[in-house]
Amino acid sequence: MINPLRGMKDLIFEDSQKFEYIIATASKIARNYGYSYIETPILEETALFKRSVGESSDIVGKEMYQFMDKGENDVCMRPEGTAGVVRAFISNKLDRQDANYRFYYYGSMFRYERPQKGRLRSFHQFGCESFGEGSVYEDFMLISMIKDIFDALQIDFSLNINSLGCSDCMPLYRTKLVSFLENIKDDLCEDCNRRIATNPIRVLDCKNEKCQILLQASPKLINNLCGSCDSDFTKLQTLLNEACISYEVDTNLVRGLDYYNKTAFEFISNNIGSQSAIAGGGRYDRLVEFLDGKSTPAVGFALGIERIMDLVILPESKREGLYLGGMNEESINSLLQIARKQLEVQKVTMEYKPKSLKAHLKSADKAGARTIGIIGDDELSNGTIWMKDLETKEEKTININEMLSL
RNA sequence: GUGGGCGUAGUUCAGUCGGUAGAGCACUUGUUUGUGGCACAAGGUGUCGCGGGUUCGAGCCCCGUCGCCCACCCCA
Repeated sequence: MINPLRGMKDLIFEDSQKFEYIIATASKIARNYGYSYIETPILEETALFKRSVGESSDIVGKEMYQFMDKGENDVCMRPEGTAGVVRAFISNKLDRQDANYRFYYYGSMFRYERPQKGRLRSFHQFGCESFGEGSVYEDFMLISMIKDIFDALQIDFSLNINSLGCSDCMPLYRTKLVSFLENIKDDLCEDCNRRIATNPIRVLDCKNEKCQILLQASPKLINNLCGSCDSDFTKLQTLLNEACISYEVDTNLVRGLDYYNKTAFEFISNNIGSQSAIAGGGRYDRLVEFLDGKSTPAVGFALGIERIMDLVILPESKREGLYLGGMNEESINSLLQIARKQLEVQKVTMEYKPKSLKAHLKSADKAGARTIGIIGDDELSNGTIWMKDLETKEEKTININEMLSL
């Protein structure tokens, strides 16, 4: 027997229903916010992710499904969605237009990780990317959208925000931080020491308790922001307060991908185990330029669908559609005609095997049908069909020709 | 990559001191003439994950292996 690969799952029955429900809900809200659907290839040049996600990240460093294709191209299954959308934005030369573009997407992402609860090798994200709008109002609207999505899905969350600064203030802060870290490096863990050289900002969210105690005295990014970053961050908090969206400032919140600047945020749930981030995102004003496009400000986020599936409760499904069955072989032809006609307006479940009325009622009930239509011996000779509403229990007998000519 | 836990029916699991397997749920079909959900009855040959070992005898003990889960890490 061939099983799915490690960390890969089939979405079926209740899971696939949840998936569709989440995508439908999120898509509708995204469209209301002015986003249009974009679909980009799952396979991209490896260089795309190395340059966008960043070589220092674990994602690029050790988690990519990377291989040479038959044309000797170095390719990679996308580990996240933003890079592909940004690439598409540039490939379609939208960076040359002085306009705003907003896209939403969803689909499979691939990371070669050790699977656990809320972490799969093949998983799904829903995301939005907004290009050309540098105002912090857009950051706020994005957060507002995510809140709307979780509210619509009736999911509890807490929100953490931070500012990562920009190309003016971040390098200065980084220098300050590195010199602080150099002084205490002997007491920091191995990982932290490695990161001082590769990505010092990441030292801040080290999970090691000893490190965290030492880091309490570290210079804080939000105290070292330049004028514009500082006022934007203050503005964002004001907007959130006014909208009654509760949040916490987490000065150690560092997005794992290298391309973020300024606003960074993370939506957390406490009810799904240790992989608690259900949405995350922020501003990435320099990424378009990194990927050879014309400098364009951008903000975006992604939701982890599987993690949300662990939280969402499906709305109760109601009886719907029509069940058709015959009590004799001769009635099947008429039933097929009725089925094809009715399929234009509703779901139809057709049973080909003649069965007793009782057996048909049972099957219709199990199929979740709202109405049942049966042709027995009497109906066959009269050219009629017996119909019953399984909820109201109303019954009637209808002429088949009339039904077909409607 | 590092830990820990667990692999028995479609599924959730039970299986005592080692004596070659059981329950609930689900599924199918019935319960006599054309009225569903309930109830009752019937329907199981499952490589007990796989391979070795100990033993007269292994689902149970030992070793190996594979897989799954959870946690670290990382991230959505």
